[in-house]
Amino acid sequence: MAGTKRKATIRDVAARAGVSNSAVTLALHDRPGVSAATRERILAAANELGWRPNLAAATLSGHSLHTVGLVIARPARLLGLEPFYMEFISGVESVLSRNSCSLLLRITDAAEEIEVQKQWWQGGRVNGSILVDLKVDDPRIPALAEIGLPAVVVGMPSLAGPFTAVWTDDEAAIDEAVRYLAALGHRRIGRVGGPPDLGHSVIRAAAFDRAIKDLGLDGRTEQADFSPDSGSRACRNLLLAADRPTAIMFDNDIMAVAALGVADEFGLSVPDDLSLLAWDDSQLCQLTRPALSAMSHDIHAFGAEVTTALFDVMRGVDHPSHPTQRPRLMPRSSTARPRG
Amino acid sequence: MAGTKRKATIRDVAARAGVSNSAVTLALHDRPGVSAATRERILAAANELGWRPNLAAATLSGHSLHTVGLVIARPARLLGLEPFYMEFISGVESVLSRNSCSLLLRITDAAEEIEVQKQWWQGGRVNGSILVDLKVDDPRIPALAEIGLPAVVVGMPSLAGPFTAVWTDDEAAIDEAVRYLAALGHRRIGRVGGPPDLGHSVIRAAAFDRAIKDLGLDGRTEQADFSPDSGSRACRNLLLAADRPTAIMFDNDIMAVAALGVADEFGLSVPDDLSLLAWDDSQLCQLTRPALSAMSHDIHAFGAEVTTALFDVMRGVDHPSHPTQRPRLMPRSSTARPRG
DNA sequence: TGCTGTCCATAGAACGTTTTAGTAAACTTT
DNA sequence: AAAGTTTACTAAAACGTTCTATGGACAGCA
Repeated sequence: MAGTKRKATIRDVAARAGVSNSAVTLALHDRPGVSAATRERILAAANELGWRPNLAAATLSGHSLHTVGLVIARPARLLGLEPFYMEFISGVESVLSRNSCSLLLRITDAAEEIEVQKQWWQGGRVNGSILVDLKVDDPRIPALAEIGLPAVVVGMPSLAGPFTAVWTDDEAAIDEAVRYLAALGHRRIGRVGGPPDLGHSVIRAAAFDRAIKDLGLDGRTEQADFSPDSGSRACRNLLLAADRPTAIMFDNDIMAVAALGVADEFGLSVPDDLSLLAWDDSQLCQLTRPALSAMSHDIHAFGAEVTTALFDVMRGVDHPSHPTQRPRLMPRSSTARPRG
Repeated sequence: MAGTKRKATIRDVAARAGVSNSAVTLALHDRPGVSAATRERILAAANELGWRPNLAAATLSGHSLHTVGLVIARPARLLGLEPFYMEFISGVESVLSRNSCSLLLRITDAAEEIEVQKQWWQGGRVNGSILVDLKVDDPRIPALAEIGLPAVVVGMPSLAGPFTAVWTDDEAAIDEAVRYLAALGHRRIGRVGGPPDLGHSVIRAAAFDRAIKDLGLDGRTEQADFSPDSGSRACRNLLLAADRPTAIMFDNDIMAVAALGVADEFGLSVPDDLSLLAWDDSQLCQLTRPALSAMSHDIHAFGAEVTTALFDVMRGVDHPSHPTQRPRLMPRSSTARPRG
């Protein structure tokens, strides 16, 4: 089964077309130096032999763009549940496909990412990488900047060091969310945040505190890790407080879904007794009853935008850091004026 | 930023250690032919220079196993929502990591998969591939068998042609599910199936019909495409029938979640008026209220098993087709005796 | 002393491309 | 018609590994 037939090489094609292999290269890449007739003949020969250029050889010799790397460091169990990555990846792929580029993926511990990226880049396997889940003072930044890896960072420029950054304006979005809940009449607002070592958790937390202060509200943040269990726990903690919040916002959608169950436990009706506001609006939010209001952003488009930026970086074209479309409030049935 | 510093090569390492590059290769791969002292010296030199072997060069010359390919052809929108793939991929990765292998991923139309796989294999980019979402008379099978691609098929051997297949025993699982619902007292059982061109949809449909017939029940299947919308529609169709079913089983979990909403629409209480049984038991099933009973299987482990098989195939070791652990009933709160 | 075998190490070919430098012929220009 | 320019094409040198010979050194044995 495996590799029984020898694969055709450029020399086979050249022989069949009666030219040198240089001519084949020229014809293949549509470069001047071969007559139209010869080109025709070469392409026909390549087709008949089913020849595809060996990318390892091409990489070794030339400078082709063919692969982009992505390392995801989250617990396996969570990955399946969280729609974010798959949507992000599908956005990345939409741009890669257009450029006949492939995605090299690795799911592993955060500790290993630097080594993996080094092997990939220094081993010539990728032309660039997308860095996600930036931490505060992320060790990847200096390590990967030093080896000259072309990369784009998903996250605020303040986290990205010398790399180009593409980010969602979480600050503005958090601000909008808090103002919305305040406008509905909520005075005590809870927040269930993501892991505190993640850069955007820190940024969102700060933005939340600022908005709460600006509006003279009562705010409280509980930390969680994006998993439904941790989200439920955090939500319970908030609801157990003497003066429980009348609205809670979450750092992803899974935790908000889990919170619907917690509200049920506590005998609280959503949205009358408790408003819930999710983040990362996937279709999941529309499947629940009540449907979850969310801060919505187009993750697919985000992935595509990041990848477009990466192509510029890989080509050596200057591409300044820039924010993507900011998350927008998508009110559904889980937020309302507080009762009474 | 990009590629400013020349990367170290094996020759640099050899020079620094005062040996030939052959010696470096030997030392790197822990092969006999260099003394312990020299090996030490070589590895130290490699470390100091931060050298990583160039994989393109290694591929071109040697026979290293380094990359496995996976093409997913499903609409982007659905991919995010469906936990299956991400869990499957994380299982695949768990085995790949152990073998320092990476995953080359492409999300694209079904029509393009053959071309992508050909480019990957004949271009020397992958050592083998995992084929998923097998169709009846899938054109990929003959096309990829012909070029000698080492591959493992996720699906019944009847769909896999000459390839090694690893599959979940859907027939037995469907049978168990139907018997379970029958034992609870259900006589009219509905089923919402996946896309009819998918191989396992056909197999499950046949198994369902057989089980229904064996038990002398009344069964009806509606076709859907795994999306929540299509699942809801199919579910409504079933419920609109004169003699509506008292239990409905689904081909994935998303559609079952969506069905909870439909039951609500119809004013039916789950599980008293209507029992729902999901498939592909992700954590999602535990987040809903009521929690969804499901035919559960460990997708992560499944991905790992498929990948283990692929490694055998890539190494030329005979690996017979075999079923993986079959889905098991996980009763929760969405199934019960029918009322009355 | 010669012979055989083991161990350490190296030179050099091979892998399949792309690129560089170059040549021969055909076509301009003066 | 000589000199220059363009066009069509090729030979050979990279690229950075791994693999196959091969060779020397040293030990054990007759």
